[in-house]
Amino acid sequence: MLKEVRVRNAPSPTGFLHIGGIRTFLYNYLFARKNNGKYILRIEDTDQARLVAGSLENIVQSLADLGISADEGPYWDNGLKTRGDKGPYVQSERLDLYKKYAQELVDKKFAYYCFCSAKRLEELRNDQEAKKFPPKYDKRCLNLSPDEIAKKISSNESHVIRLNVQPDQMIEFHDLVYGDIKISSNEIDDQILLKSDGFPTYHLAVVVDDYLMQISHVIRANEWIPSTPKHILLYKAFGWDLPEFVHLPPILSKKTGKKLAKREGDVAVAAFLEKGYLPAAIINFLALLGWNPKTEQEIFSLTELVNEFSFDKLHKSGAIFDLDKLDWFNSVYIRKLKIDELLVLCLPYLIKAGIKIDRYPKNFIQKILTLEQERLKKLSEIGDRVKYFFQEQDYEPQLLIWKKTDKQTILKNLNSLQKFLQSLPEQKFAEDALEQEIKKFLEEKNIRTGEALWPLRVALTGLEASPGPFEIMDAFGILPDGKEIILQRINKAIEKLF
RNA sequence: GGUCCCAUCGUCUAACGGUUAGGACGCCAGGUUUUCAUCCUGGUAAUCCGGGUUCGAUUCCCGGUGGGAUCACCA
Repeated sequence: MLKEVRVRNAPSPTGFLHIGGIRTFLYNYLFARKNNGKYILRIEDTDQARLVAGSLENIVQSLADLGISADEGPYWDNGLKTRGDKGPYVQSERLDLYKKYAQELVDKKFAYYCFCSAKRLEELRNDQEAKKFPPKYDKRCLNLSPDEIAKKISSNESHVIRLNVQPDQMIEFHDLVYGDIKISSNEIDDQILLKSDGFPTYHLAVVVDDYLMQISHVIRANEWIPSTPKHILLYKAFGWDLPEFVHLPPILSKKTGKKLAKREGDVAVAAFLEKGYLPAAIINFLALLGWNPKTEQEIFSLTELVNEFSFDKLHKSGAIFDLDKLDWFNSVYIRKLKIDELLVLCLPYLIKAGIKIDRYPKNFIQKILTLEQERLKKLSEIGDRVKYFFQEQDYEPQLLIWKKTDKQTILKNLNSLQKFLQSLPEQKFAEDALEQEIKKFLEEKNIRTGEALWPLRVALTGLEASPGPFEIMDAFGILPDGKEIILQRINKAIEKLF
């Protein structure tokens, strides 16, 4: 019988959740869902010195924003909550467990007490590095007699517990992505398992917790491959069955070609969300970084990803994070939004841009968002894009001149347009009828469309690029003073040309 | 430096050992159009190198080169 699929992500609350890290969460989540398994979140806060206040909340909330929530462990629902019966899911609340298991290892001689000072360890390391040896602990404390150990402990001498690695063992394991990997135990240091402050190191904690939480697949970044043999040694020492190991290729920075790092600018998930990247776009983009369903489909919903996901379609090599492609995904997802969804999502950005949206009818706001929808790469651009609707923009008179048309023609055309629009009843403005009317008018007067419509559009927007003049006038037509605004702006343009 | 891992267009990636090496992003050109965007057409551009195995290697093997990861009382 197949074991139940139980996978976990185990972030450290040492900072915000970053964009590259998300993919590991995503793949764990997809795999769990695909196999009707459980997705667990565990907080690895064993490094007390590096804790950052608020980062636990940031991590769990960012995940929730992306639509990823844990079946067990911390999750976000109007605040930080926890569920599941294999807790605690925070390692600092599990200290007794680690101590117990570390002691078990000492009793079985798989681990030993070490009293060496930081100073001695540093000297040892410097010495080895000078000789070009890989730095490793020299097992000195392994030779301590039980009496000496008891004495040192009773006198409260600072100590750690180290893994006792036997030399010349070949440690082999099978990785679901990378295949068979073997590393000699000679490469492995007598890793510290329990620190002098009583906290476990990652290596002890991860093995104990994965065992107790019955994790079936350890899915993590491939930077952990060199540590996996240590973990295997621990599983063997405890007599526990091994989980499956799945290591994921890294996400690389376009700039450095190296692993995407936190210090490299705005890589926080929250920052991407703030810029107006849609969760679905981020997920879609990230999913395809290192994984491919082997079809030519590019756009996937989360459900589709769940259905398609499997480890055998995973890549082994790192993938560069390309913002251009994310932008493209984002624009695709923005274009798919229904107008009311777009409105809700854009609201904060409009407000931020100082636009008093409550002073305008809802259908006006909807209209202008529709006009800009296909032009948006990020929601955060919306304020800048639509500001000309709310405030007249200044521009160079030269901008009104279309191609090689002379100034007088433009002026003449604007004048006749203005007179014509002036003569139209306001009702025409409100019912999207301007395009037909104006085109008819231009035809009658034998005015070339470019020589009239370009300056008209510039007059209305003050911009080199924008939606078309009819669409813009249709939007203004919704406002009670729409006709007035239009005529005013044309007037301003005429003045500029004088 | 030791160890481990990896290698197809600039980027993300397809290709039972047999394809004109395909798609997507980007870029370029054309079409639609009053500009931009959208949309449509087309184009640009890749199997790291050298040996094997084979009738035939992008694909399998070996070596080189290149890149990455890791070697803490950090995870």
